[in-house]
Amino acid sequence: MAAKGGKSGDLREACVKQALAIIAKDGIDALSLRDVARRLGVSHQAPYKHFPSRDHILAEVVGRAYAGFAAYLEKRSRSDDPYEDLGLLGRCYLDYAQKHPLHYQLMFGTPLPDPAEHPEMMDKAEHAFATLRETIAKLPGRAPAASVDLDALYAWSVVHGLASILQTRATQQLGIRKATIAEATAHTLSRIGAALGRPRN
Amino acid sequence: MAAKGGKSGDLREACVKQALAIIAKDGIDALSLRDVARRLGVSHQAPYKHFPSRDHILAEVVGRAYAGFAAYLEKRSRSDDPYEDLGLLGRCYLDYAQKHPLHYQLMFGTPLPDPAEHPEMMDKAEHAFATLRETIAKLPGRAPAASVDLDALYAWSVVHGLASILQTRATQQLGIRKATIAEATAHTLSRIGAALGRPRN
DNA sequence: TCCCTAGGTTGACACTGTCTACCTGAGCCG
DNA sequence: CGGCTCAGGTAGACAGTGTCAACCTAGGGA
Repeated sequence: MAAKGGKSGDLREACVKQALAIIAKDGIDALSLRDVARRLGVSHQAPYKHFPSRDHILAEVVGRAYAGFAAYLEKRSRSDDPYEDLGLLGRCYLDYAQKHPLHYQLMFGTPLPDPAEHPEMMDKAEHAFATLRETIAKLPGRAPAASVDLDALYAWSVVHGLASILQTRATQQLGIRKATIAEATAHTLSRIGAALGRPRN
Repeated sequence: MAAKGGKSGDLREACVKQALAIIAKDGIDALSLRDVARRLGVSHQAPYKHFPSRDHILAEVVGRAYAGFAAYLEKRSRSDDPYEDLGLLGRCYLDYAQKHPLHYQLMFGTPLPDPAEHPEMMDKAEHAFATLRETIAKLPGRAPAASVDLDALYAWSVVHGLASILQTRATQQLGIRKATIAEATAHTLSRIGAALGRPRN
């Protein structure tokens, strides 16, 4: 008995969607394949026909988050000015994290399924860093590759750090005003530019 | 029957230590109070005499990580020069994350026990940010408090982002050389200084 | 038409967190 | 001194989970 209204591919897809819904509502810890099955009206073992283990379905969910993130970054605005281009990338990165907190958290949260056992999960995982690298390589004075890597690491640290921090309750608990939070993205991106030698107007 | 060789406080302490050992070895997901009890040679219910739930023992472990982190930062070297002072703080922060990856991950990993239900877990959670704030407030030209908060958020984003990234396998997968990683801390701290207007020698 | 396989169902098992009842020893009070 | 209370344990039960194993059915291909 296939899931309501379709072929087996539909059950697989329905499992992924349901897993995401459960995680969205109650967190990764609450993900239970039996719950998934129950919600889809199939036997508790049916999801295992498509995913050998709980980790596999989680890896699928995470892998899709990476892919969605990569696609989002690809669609960003661009500029011929390298500093502005970098700013637009940073902006896009943080926008994604803000608009899709769950997906962002899925990508960088712990514990994830072991990448060695789920290589396809990582297909698009490197995209953000690679994009940062390329964008930074275009900045003036970036000759050695190691220097590009160092600044790409720096930039990634900043945006990843801010994205992560903004997703926690920490900012509320630290007594940081909402107006300050609202300015944080622009301010932080400005600081990246300053750090990387953007000319002052 | 108290745990091997002592009063009940000893079982409580032993539970915390064992929980940390289990987490260190197999990750937070592997933490099981029955496993803790088994390893300590007590009945499976005994840990519940000291911790009402699994979340409570986890909150204790995390709270101790925060306290240890705060103590570590308090012991850092300091300087009269505000930029150098900031650099020393950043250095200390990243050193801690490097020397105590498990503890760092415990503090910032998801999902944590609900802070609202475990307020004592957060006793020292704000320390790092508060310290960053104070240190940045000493930099020249930091009059408005909101400006201090913005730059403290920026600096925190950088160090937290880098600490997090360096703890994942991501850097290996991204083809970043070890030599580059080794330089990342110094380079990133230098970039923070540049971003925050450190005079050039 | 027959066989194989994909994709389901069902039941079992071991493990977990938590609830409940019970026990013992120590300390305190009358 | 004896009785009571409580802290801190033991043991058993229950519900839920992930996973293993056996079985079934329908569709497709030879």
